[in-house]
Amino acid sequence: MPRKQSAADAPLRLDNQICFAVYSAAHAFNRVYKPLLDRLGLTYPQYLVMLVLWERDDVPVKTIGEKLFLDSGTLTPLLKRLEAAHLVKRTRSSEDERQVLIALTPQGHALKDKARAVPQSILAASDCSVSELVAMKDEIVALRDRLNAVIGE
Amino acid sequence: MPRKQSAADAPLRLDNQICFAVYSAAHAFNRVYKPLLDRLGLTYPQYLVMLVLWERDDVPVKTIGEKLFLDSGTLTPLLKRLEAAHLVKRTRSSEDERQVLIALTPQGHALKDKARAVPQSILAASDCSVSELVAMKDEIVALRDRLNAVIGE
DNA sequence: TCACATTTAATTGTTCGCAATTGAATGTGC
DNA sequence: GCACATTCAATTGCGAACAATTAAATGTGA
Repeated sequence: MPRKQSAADAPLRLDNQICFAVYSAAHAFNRVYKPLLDRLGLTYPQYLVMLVLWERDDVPVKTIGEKLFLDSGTLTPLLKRLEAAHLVKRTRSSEDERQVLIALTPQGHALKDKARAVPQSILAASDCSVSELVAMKDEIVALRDRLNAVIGE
Repeated sequence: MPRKQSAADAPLRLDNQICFAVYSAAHAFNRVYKPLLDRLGLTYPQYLVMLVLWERDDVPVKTIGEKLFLDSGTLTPLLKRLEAAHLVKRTRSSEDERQVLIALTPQGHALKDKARAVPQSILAASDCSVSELVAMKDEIVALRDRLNAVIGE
């Protein structure tokens, strides 16, 4: 005979939900990143876009979206703000007029050097060895990919 | 002499960032939850608030915020939407007029039964044993708590 | 008691995140 | 060559998320 808070409720308990763990960890990361990224004049999603562009430049919006799992509804205004900050340039492709290519400006390239300090600070804040973090990251990525596989039916 | 994409850039590479793993996993979870929660008429953050309330009712906004790491700027409008959906009632405390107490309505209580199907579906989607998920969850929570400790200086 | 700090929600403004729609460009089948 | 579907970015609308501010209630010290 179950009382309130019985074992049957365990799956609904907040502390038992991996999803909430991930959700709240993402916010915690965001709060740690905030003061670091303020110095670069970037928000966290903007920083992610810059990470993509620092790896490869002159790519359509679609490509950025595939890497970050974001769509044009998110990226279009974000990229316009990066353009207003003179970090990227948006130009419609001449080969395929449907595409908008995103290229770094000299300032956008230059920001990469300043950004190198960020991962170090995050590593320090996580108070964890690199190998532990890599192992966790690989597990989380594997989980994410299984979840994304379910979405595509 | 480093070329482009040298080893010095490794920390800035998107795929090496645990933070992006967490960020993208959170979004993947959200997308899996979406169709399940649509049946309950809830968004994911609203679902989290309901989880808190199903554990304990009649609590001030502050308490909910502490459990979910959210502030009143997020919760006040969210709770107003839950009230508009007749799932909670907001009443100012008579003992301390600064506080607004959040109580479940009968419909709010009743929704708990429908919600029991959700964690099962998520478990299936994650395609992972319970023990593996619990282990990951504990690691992620530990990381989150270390990050949050840094924020409080 | 009365000035003062603290606590608590609410509000405002900016930025994400996504669903749904629009509209232009491109590709395809017949 | 032409109707048709597909692709891609942009737009609109809604719901978070948070910083900063406001305002009311409460607690505290002299």
